[in-house]
Amino acid sequence: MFSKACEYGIRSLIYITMKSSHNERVNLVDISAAIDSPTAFTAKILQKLVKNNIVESVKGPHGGFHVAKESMDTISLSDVVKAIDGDTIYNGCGLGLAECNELRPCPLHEKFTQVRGDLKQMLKTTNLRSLAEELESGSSVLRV
Amino acid sequence: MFSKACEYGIRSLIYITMKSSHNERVNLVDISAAIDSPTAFTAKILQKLVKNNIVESVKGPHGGFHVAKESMDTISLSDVVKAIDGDTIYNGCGLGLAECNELRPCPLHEKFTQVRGDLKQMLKTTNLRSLAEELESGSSVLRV
DNA sequence: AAAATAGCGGACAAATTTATCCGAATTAAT
DNA sequence: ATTAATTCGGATAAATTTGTCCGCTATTTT
Repeated sequence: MFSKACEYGIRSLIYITMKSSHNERVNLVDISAAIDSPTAFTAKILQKLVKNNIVESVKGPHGGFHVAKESMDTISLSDVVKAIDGDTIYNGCGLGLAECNELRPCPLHEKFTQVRGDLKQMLKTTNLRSLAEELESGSSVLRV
Repeated sequence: MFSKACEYGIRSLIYITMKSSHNERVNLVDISAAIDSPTAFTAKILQKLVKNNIVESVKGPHGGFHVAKESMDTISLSDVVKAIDGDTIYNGCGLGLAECNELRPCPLHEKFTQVRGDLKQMLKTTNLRSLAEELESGSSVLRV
């Protein structure tokens, strides 16, 4: 469904958000350990999220990443996915046609559009805070 | 969402099914032209579908591919996707965890499971015939 | 000022997916 | 029988995604 990069990105963000809700910054090594991801690759993804103003970074000793308090509510999974995977998941045709719309649809268009609408809706209405709270409460995990 | 291989596979099948409903066999070159896909790559995918008893092939002059009449109703998109992409799309965790279930879920588990359930349901209840009829009637296309 | 700690950015490497090529096997028509 | 048309299967190549390495820059601590 999502790319590896996107999976790592979302998991990183949930972890960072949880820490940020306690006003703690976390560094790259802690993050990749917490979510069990390749460190250097995770760094690349975080850089992208920083550029997209989804997470903030601080260099130097005791530096690291954190999510602004307000961002926890305003940033949705939709924003994160778009920043990392682009919006192919939003606009693309289910059967891979370069152009596919109501006027000239692929045979799956209607059904696919509907299911994807549900996905969009879910991503749009799920914010970082709710995910971080799930994690905080111990009712879910970010690694095995 | 689906791999390229899966997209080509589904498009091929819809085209073959439409032709088969008129008792016509179609060969590889016709198929890849009709759906605008790389010929040799499409051949590989069709071979996989043959091995999975989704489509039948006949060698030699006037050979080609066709779908059995009954298969048009009994074979669903779900079967096709499973044959080509495997069942990662069915069992995998949305955030990429190796294990993710009710007992030990990722923070997105519940919402993701629900959306994917809708996708599964859609794939399972969409058969080849209905897609081929869409195409036949001219209300949809398989290439731009 | 120097040293240590952190993120940044570019080059590179490995793995996977996508795509091509070509000979072999099979079948139908001549 | 020979030839032509077709799928099959293995090897290979190109493209993309995933992942690593290393020096640079910024910042804090000493």
